[in-house]
Amino acid sequence: MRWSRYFWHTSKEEPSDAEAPSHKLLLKGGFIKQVSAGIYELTPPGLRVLRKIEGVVRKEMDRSGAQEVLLTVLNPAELWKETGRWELYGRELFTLKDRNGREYCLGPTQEEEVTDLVRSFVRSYRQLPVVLYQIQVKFRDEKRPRFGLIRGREFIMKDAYSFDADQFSAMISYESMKFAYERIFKKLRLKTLMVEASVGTIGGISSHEFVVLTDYGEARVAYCEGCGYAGNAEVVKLPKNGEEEEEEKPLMELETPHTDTIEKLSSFLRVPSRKIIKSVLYLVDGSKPILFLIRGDRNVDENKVEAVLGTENFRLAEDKEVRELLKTEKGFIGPFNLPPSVRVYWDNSTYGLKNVVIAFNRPNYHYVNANPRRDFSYGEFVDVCEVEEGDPCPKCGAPLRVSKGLELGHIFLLGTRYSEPMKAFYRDPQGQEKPIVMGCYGIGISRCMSALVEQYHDEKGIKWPTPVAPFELDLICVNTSDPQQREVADKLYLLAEEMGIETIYDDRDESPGFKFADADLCGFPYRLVVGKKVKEGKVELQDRHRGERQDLDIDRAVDELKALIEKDRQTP
RNA sequence: CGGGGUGUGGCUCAGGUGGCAGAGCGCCUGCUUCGGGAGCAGGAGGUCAGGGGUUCAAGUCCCCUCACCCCGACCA
Repeated sequence: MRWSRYFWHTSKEEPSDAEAPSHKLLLKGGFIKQVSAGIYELTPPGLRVLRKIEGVVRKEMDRSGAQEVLLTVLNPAELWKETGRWELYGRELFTLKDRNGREYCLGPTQEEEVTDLVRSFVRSYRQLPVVLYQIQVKFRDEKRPRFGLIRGREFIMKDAYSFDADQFSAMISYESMKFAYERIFKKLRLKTLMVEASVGTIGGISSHEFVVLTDYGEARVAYCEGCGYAGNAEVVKLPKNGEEEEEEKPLMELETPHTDTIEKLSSFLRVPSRKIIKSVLYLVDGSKPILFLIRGDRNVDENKVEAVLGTENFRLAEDKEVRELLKTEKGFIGPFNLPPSVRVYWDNSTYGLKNVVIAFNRPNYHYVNANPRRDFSYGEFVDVCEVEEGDPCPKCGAPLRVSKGLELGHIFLLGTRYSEPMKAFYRDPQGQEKPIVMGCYGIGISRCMSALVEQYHDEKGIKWPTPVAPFELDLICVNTSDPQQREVADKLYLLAEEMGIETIYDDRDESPGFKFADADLCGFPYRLVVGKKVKEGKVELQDRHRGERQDLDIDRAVDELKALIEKDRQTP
């Protein structure tokens, strides 16, 4: 491809609307163009990268036995009503009506559609298992789109769905998909972590996420450097500690004005926050009060709360509601003399504490040196504590590391969540009608593009790994008005193309610095510079990843380059 | 959803207290230049996000709307 005729336009200015490196560099490098919040167009080079990522994914999916389909973007509401998700999915669902008033959504994920497809053909266990996948545009009206392609409202996803006759068979499908994912990310050269993930309210059996560790992700990931355990923070179980060995001091009732936060209370009483029991009031379905007691230095993880309550329809009580329900003020809530309607849960972190500070629903007062059994009794224990760095690994007990992660892939053993309500049944060998056991498996293709830039860039620009680079080689003619350079560059270009090297030939009539800067920005793994040294029969090869340069004989340059690229395509 | 910020040429931005619409980059023309975002000269390019108001006069002051970016997801 000759750059002088290629629709690729980079910018010298830093894009003002971008924050994340990947967002900045993809915009500046002319790979994407924003249309609206969370909606981006891909330019020719941007699409080339995306297609390469798709190619890797497609190849591994096919190899795993999955079969590609193309479902529709526009989906009738009826299917979504069968599973109840028309309501459950909420405002994130893009919906519209046709001219006759029939309702549709733009697919955010397509369990309903694919289940409908399968149920219309599958009758017998003999037709199972089957795994279908597609690479398709998806729509989610995100509350807050951000960071370019990382969280978009329109994005490209690979979604796969497995259909098996029974649980055991479904687990085999699940495991084989897990291996396929590991191969995919390895081939994309993305350093991902496979973490245990939440099965959520859907009631699945198993779930794993593939995340890259980066500040520009929305997930919190805990991992153990000792034994290799890794989990999404919301699924990492935190156990009870042993009882503190401490002499029980006499209980006191102290006036504690203006201490409506743990921090204020801690400094007022000169007591560490871990010796305070915090009470957090939630309302389920907008009315049912649930009180969580947790150690003062820890926070409630609402994802864990969701698991405990079995619903996501809950929220913190407002100040006014605290007053009405508990006749006290925020900051002075405690487990004493509560109305019977209040359900109380003790987080594991509160177990075994001695001589704690705890409120008793009287504004501006706290108990000091309260002790379990003597002054209060525990109730039901749960784990709703947000995991923090240093918490014990659930497998080996070593201190955990916690990091922000970006979820690139998610695999999910669904069970019969969709097949049952949608009546996707088959006949087993005994002639019994049974629901198909399903799994679903996503990869954010466009998100991978951002993740690659996050992992491969420097101050100057992107450093695409060879398997996903828009072009493997950038052939630069330094001075296009020098006939000799021009002639050599033209020749090398044709030769490189001939040899099957994906080449962009920078034949633009621009200054050398301009072309070098673009080369760095756009991230080609290899660069061949045709400049002054042609007089000595040499051209210069530059490696973007290693930063190395070497002079090659003009006649042998493409051959040597070909060998390098060939090797680079293969590994690992 | 809540909070904050921004909106002026294609891009990045400047335009105290109201008084002729600006710069750099990019673009076009010409000449020069050619190994790290070149130089000189000339030129084109604007509904100052949109609407309403105050005023002799609004990019600037007031109100409303919209768009985009960022932060937080309410921790008692």
